[in-house]
Amino acid sequence: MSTTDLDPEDAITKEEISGTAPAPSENAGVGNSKPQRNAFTELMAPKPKAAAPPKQDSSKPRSFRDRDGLGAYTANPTNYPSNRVIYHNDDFVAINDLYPKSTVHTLLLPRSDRSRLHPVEALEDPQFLASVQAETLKLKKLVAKELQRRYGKFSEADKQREAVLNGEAEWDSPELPNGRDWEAEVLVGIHAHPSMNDLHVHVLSRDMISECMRHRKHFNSFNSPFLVDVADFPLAKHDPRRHPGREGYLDRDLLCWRCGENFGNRFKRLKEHLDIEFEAWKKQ
Amino acid sequence: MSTTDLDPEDAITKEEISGTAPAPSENAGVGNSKPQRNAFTELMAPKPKAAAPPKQDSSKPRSFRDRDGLGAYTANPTNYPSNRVIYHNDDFVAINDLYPKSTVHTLLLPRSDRSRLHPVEALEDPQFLASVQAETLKLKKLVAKELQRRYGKFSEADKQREAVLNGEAEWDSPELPNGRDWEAEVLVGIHAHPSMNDLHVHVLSRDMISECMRHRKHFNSFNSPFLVDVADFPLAKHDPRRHPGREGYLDRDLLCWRCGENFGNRFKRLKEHLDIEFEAWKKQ
DNA sequence: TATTCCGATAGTGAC
DNA sequence: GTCACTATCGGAATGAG
Repeated sequence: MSTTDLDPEDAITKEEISGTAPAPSENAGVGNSKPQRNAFTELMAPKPKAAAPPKQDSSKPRSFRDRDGLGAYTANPTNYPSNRVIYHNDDFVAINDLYPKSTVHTLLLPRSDRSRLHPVEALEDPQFLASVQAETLKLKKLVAKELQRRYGKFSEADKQREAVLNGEAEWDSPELPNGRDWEAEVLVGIHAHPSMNDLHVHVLSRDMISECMRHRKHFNSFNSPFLVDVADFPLAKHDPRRHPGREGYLDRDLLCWRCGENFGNRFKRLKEHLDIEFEAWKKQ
Repeated sequence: MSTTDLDPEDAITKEEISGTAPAPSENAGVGNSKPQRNAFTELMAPKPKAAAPPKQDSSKPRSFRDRDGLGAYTANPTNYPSNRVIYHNDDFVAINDLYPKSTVHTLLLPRSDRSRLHPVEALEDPQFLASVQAETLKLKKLVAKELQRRYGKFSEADKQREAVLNGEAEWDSPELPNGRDWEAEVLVGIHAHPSMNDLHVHVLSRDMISECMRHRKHFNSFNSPFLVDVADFPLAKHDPRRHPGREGYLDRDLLCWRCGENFGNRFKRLKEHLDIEFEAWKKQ
C-alpha cells in the first residue's frame, strides 16, 4: 500500500472497484518501514530519546487503555500495520483515526514528553509548537493528495487535470494542471478539551461522512471553535477556547458545514443532508 | 371464568400453574354472558339501556381512537368479552384496564353526558358525584375480593381464613374469619389531568407490578397527589391538584410506595425493587 | 398525563 | 470532548376513502 493510502478500508469502495481510480502501488511492508526522508523530516532533527525521561514511573509501564490509547502508537509505531500508521519518524507518528469522523481522518501524534500535557500548555513551547505546525502542514498536504486521488475524478475543477492524467487530453507542460485546491477541503486542529490524554492533531477532510460520526458532539467538535487550528497557538490568556464547556461549543445547534442549514438537535436529519452535500462537494 | 376473574391474562401465572391457587371455574362463554348475580350485582338494578343515549351525533360515529377510546365501552359494553368488561349497568361500565399498571387494575366508566367533561367539572354535580362515589366503592370491594382470591394464600393475616377455606381448620361460625383488610391495598382515584377524554375512575391494587408500568409518569400518576380520590371531590377552588403540571407531580423523584426509598429517576431500579416489595407485600 | 415509534440525551464503565 | 451499553427523556403520530 502506498504512503497515501490513508484509509485502505475504503479500498474496495464503489469508485475504486469501478477501476477509474489510480490504483495505489502495492508497497508491501510500508507500515514497518521508515518513512522517506525529505526536507520536512530533516527539519525535525532526531534527538536522543533517553534524554527525555518519562514523567511516569518507568517501573510501571503505561497501560494505553481507554483515554491513554494513543500512547501505544508513539511508543511502538512499528507494531501497527500500514493501514493504521501512515508514517512515523523520531518526532511524530501519523495514523488513521481508529474512529474516523470523515472519509479521510488522520491524527498527528508528537512523540514528545509534552504530549502528556494539555494541548494549551504543551504548545506554549515555541520550538515544539513550530515543529508541530510544520509537521501538521506536511500531513495536511498528504491528506489533500489523498482527497485528489479519491475524488478528483468527480471534480469539475480537476477535470482538465484528470483528463491529462488519463491520457485523454494534451498537456505541454511537465507539470500537471493545478486543478482543485484540495488543501482548502482539509480541516486541521486540536480539540479544545481532548478526551484522549495524548496530544493529537486532527487532520481530516471536511465532509463529515462516516459511520463513526454518531453524535452532536462528534460533529460540533469539528465544526465549531472547539477545533483549534494549530496556527492559533499559543492561545491568548483570555481566549474563550480555553473554556470550551462554558462556551457550549459542543451543545450548539447542528449547522451544515457547507450550506449553513440549521438542523437544531436533529442529528439524523443532518446526516442525511450531509450525504447529499457530499455528492455535490465531490463534484465541485 | 368467575366474576372476580378481573385479569384472566394472569390465569396462567406461576401461582396458578402451581395448583395452589383455587382454579377459577371454567365458565365457558362467560365473555358474552352476564356475570353471576350476587348481592353486589343485585344492588345495581337493571334499567332500560336505551335510557342512556349516546351523546354524539349518531350519523357520525366518533372514532373511538386514541384519546376517545374509552367511549366505546360505555357506548357498547356488550361488544366486549367478559375479561374486558367486568360488569355494566345503565349508569356504569367497569372494565379491566387495557394497559394495567398493577396486577389488578380496573376502570369505572360512568355512562353519563358529564363523562365528556373534565373530571373536576363533571364531579361538581352533587347527585352525579354521589353515584360515582357509591359505584366506586362497589368496584373497590370487588377488587379487594380479587386480591384476596389471588394473594390470600400467601398472606400471614389471611392464614386462618385460608385454612378454613381449604378445610384444613375448624371454624364454628358460618362466616369465614375476616382476615386481611384487602380494601386497604386498593387505590382509588381520578387522574388530575387525564389523557383519555372520557371520565374514568381508576381502581387498582397498589403493587404497581405490570409490564405496562413503563415510565416515571406512569408510576407517579398513581403514587402522588396526581391521583385524586373520588372522596376528595368536589375539589376546592384553590386545590393545587387543579394544576398538576405546575405542581410537577409526575416529574417527582420515584419513591417506593411501600418503604419510601428514593430512586430519583432510576425507573428500572425502582421496578426491580417493586418486584421484591411485591413478594413481601403478598405475605403480609 | 392513552400508546408506540424513533431519536436525542445522559451516566457508567472500561483494567 | 475516546467508545459502547444501558436507560432515560422527548417529541410526533396515531385514521381512512
